[in-house]
Amino acid sequence: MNIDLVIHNTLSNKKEKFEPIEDGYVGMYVCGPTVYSDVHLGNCRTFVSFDIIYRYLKYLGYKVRYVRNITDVGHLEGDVDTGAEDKISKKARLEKLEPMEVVQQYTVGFHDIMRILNTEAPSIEPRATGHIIEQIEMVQAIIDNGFAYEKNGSVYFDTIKFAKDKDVYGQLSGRILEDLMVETRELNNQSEKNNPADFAIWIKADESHIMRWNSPWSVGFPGWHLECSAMSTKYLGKTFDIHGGGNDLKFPHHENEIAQNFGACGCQPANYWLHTNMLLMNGKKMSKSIDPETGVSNSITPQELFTGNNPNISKAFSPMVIRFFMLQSHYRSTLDLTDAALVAAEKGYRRLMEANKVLQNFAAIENGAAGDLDKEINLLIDKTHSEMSHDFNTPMAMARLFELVPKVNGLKEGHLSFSDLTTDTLDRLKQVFSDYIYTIFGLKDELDSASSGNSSMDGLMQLVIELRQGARENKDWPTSDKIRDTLAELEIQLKDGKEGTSWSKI
RNA sequence: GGUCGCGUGGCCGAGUGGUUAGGCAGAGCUCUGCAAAAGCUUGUACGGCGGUUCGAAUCCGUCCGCGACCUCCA
Repeated sequence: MNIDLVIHNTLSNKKEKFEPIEDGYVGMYVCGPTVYSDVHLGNCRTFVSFDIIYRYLKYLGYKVRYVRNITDVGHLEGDVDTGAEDKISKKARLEKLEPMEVVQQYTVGFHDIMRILNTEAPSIEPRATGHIIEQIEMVQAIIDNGFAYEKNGSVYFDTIKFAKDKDVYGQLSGRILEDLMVETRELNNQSEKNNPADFAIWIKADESHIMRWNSPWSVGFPGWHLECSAMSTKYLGKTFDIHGGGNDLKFPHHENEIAQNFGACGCQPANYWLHTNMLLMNGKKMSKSIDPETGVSNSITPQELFTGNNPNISKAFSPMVIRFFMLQSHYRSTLDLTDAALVAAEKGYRRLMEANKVLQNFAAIENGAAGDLDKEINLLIDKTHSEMSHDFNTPMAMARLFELVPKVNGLKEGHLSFSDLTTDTLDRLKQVFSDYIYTIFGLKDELDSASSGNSSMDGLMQLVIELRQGARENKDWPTSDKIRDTLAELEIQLKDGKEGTSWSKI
């Protein structure tokens, strides 16, 4: 495709033309979840956003190696200096499980949700515990290069020396080292770090710590930031194209990751850094604490969303409606999840999918004249592509599809004429809908109203519809309306159209 | 307190200084036995105050309000 892809790079805070290191190939690393509890809906937004990016890069013809890790060790709760505990270990201790049982349970749960949301699996999904050797080697390399020091079996990254040597620390997050030193000085003065801005890359394990490995420095475990540096380097090389993650990982996680890569390899790990914004709920960051006024917590899990079992929503919403909802905002903007917004998304989703069905069922046409309608449709299609290529602007691309919907319906209803279209344009229109809806946006036809997928149910409904039709032909309105109203109580809606009656579950 | 970002019509949400974002809701119409569903058409906007410009939702200043990060977080 002859379109320049423009990407907003957090590193420069500018939109830049995307140019891969190797023509035709893209290496992309995205920070995955820490599997110590059920996946949070906010995580889902990030992974759906990168799924769209992955899909679009492939659509543009790139061969993409997409690496997304699973963090199963090293992610601490609290501060290292004041007795922090590994999140996985803590969960294992509380539930009397092996740490790897915790990891397995939540990894499976995570994959289930990702599959339900129709995200494609990454090319490689490496785990931190599977790359302890690589992480130890990286620690050693950083020590050898003089950017880390050992204290009592733990190894710390020497942030001050690094900042003096290479002028990159703070570039990504916009942080100034002097400020960081001042801010954190009071918090931990009994630390064994040389400087409060230093961070642990290898941590000596105390007796209570169950996840531990041998290393040249101590029996211990790697620091959280290290796994991404080690695994991205292993699978994508010292410098690769795209590194992504949630906004809240910018600092300290990504900043420290860059420092580690420089420390070990002497170079910037990724040319383009992409950060997704937060998902809010009712205007606020999701939180599990209970609001004293309403008695309701401002949070929701994917499962609750799919079942409607949460006080913040009025009904269940299907996975594709959630995906559609996410597509309607840009990945770098916050997105506010409200019941009304989801209801709106559901209707919009249905309208788009219905129009697509109508479009794909159009029969082949005689080649018509390339008039105004033809031009208008081609212009909208061109815009769809160019806007999507402008920093993956899904809401704009989506808006163009919605502008094409009345054209499709107009052709179907007959007030627009196929004779104003060339066969090429109709084919192109079919192609762009199918490409965007299925291939790029990753939506599925889950609300297909014509059928329940259950043959006895379908047969039964066919019978009921025929009986009602008979009553209607006899102008027996009480019988006809009784059938309609009773079905409505059973949450089945009848839709009387020109070509007969169809039904769907409400 | 420090750093960064945001304030767009009833709601959600795009916007790359200059011609309609889009979705939902509302209104009108078509279809219908009546409805529903579906389709078509359509009104309402850029937090306040200054400034730059021929022209500002978009750039600058300022004030007000909100949020994120700085501690685990996607």
